Amino acid sequence: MGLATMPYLPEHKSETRQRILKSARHLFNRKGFAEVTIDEVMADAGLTRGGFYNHFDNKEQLYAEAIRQFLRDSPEAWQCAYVDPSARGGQLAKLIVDAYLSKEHFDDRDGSCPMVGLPSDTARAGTTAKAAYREVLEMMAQAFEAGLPTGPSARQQALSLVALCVGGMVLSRAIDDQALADNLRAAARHYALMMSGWEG
Amino acid sequence: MGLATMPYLPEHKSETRQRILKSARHLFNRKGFAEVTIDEVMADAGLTRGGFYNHFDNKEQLYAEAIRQFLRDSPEAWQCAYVDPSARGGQLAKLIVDAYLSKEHFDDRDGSCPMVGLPSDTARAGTTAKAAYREVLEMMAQAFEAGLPTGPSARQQALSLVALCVGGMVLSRAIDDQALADNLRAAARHYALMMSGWEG
DNA sequence: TGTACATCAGTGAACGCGCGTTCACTGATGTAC
DNA sequence: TGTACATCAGTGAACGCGCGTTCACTGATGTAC
Repeated sequence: MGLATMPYLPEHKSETRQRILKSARHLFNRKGFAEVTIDEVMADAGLTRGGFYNHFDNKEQLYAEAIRQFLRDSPEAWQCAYVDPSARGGQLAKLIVDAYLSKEHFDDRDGSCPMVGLPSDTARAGTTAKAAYREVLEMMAQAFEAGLPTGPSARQQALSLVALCVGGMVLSRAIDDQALADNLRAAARHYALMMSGWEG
Repeated sequence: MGLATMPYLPEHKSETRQRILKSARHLFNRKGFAEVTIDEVMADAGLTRGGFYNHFDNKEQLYAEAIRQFLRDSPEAWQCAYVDPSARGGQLAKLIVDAYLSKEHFDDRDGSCPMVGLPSDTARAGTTAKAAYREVLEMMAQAFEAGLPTGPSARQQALSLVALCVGGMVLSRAIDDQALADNLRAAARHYALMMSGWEG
């Protein structure tokens, strides 16, 4: 008994798990919690329905972990921000604002930041999902804070910048008017940079 | 034939319809599109399942009309803003910021602004729902714009204020940390007022 | 004023379908010898 | 090196349940006389 035999290498299962999580993150982002089926997630990961419960307890848990996975498996600018926020200071923060409010991010329904794709879903979810959401928020706030002059208001300013960026993108996505959506993002970007003294 | 007999007064049906819409707006706001059942909405309105289709074609249509109903049946500050945005200028706009980011609005899961409760739901919904969402957004933007010094940037500034207010509230709702949620709203409020020159 | 009637808002049982979850099974894989 | 074996990741049929929608029916109501 014990570890007498071990038919699969230890990393095999965890690789499959990551694959499921990536599919889940993309599908949840695009379609929301309720509209995604486990069948769909597993098929997207190249597997079948039944195996899901070898990896996760239930759909709720999958959701929370999918949000958190964004921290590991995110676009490059984010990776940088997370790994070493103080390395490039204000310049990096400006890059994040630009990237966040860009057309590319707007169009990327699958891979976008989960704060944009899942805000109201998460507001109604359990504490695990909300904790994961908070971690993503904290990551972004800390990246901004590192790019601002040190001081008592730096944290507050960073939180406002997050609200402005996320709010601008979320609203852009929820309306049917392309021009207004573009204006919203441009306006949010302009005031975000101005507010931080990074641009006149 | 024709209007030979008319068993119910004309307003009877439309009053029932309004009652259904109010229940729908509250329930969608609290629970999201997919998590609300038609049975639930009808029961909340004091009716039974089957009668729903006397009033609406399907659930999608109910959703869009429920968002739009907010424009008719909204809290007082909003009513004012909509009815006569220029009447009180900057003071009214400041009141809206305060009300929007208040604890009361945060706690009111049923009656809150649909931009807060339904952003990601609407991003995935059809054009009718998105159009309704845009109307609410426009209403708020116009109220802000009327309170700002006239000029080419007034519109842009108003859009940023909407993004900041909605973003701050949406993020507050999606996290599990009460203190951080309060900080987010306070920060958004502070910078919204500052940005507009309404406060140092 | 009172009564028969036509209408249609509202009822509630039923239908179909899809989804989350379970479970007995399969078969690919690393280990022991 | 080769082979039997134990394990467990993955399979896919099945179960239960709930929800959107339909439909034949009911009964409250305003009108005509």
